[in-house]
Amino acid sequence: MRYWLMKSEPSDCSIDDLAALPDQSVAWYGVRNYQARNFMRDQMNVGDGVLFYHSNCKEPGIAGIARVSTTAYPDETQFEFTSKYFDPKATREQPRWYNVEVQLKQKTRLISLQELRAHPELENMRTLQRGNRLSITPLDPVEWQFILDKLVKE
DNA sequence: GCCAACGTTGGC
DNA sequence: GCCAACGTTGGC
Repeated sequence: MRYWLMKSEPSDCSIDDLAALPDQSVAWYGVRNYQARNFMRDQMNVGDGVLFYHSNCKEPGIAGIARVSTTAYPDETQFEFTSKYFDPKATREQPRWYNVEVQLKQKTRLISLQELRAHPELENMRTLQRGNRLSITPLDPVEWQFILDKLVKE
């Protein structure tokens, strides 16, 4: 059992978009960064905890709690000519990109980036580090617990 | 394998 | 829209 923070641009898929989907779950397609891909492909398991984070928007921050609901399988968009995620170097035999699916557990109040930064307990969170751009980062279980116990419930 | 050029991310 | 920080690409 691991814990993750996963960024989504609300203009692309917001927490409310996720909530409106069948089973409230979504394929996390479009990841084109090897480190993030490896996290999904090699380390994620069904049931892992996910913080659903709104990025590149007016109010960046945690918007909900989710779970990993499938293990990784080839990202379909890499094969689609018309997709902006199309990858000419990927083949069905040798896919390059993978995605898991993520299912909403609970929408939360918006826990802003600014608020996250205010807690010394979270100072080592990868997402809070300077220059960090990874869309998927592992979360320390202690950080996960702190956020759930201390911040989600406020 | 180096590294300059270019592209992307994402807070502000 | 700016721009710092990173990641990727490709010539050499």
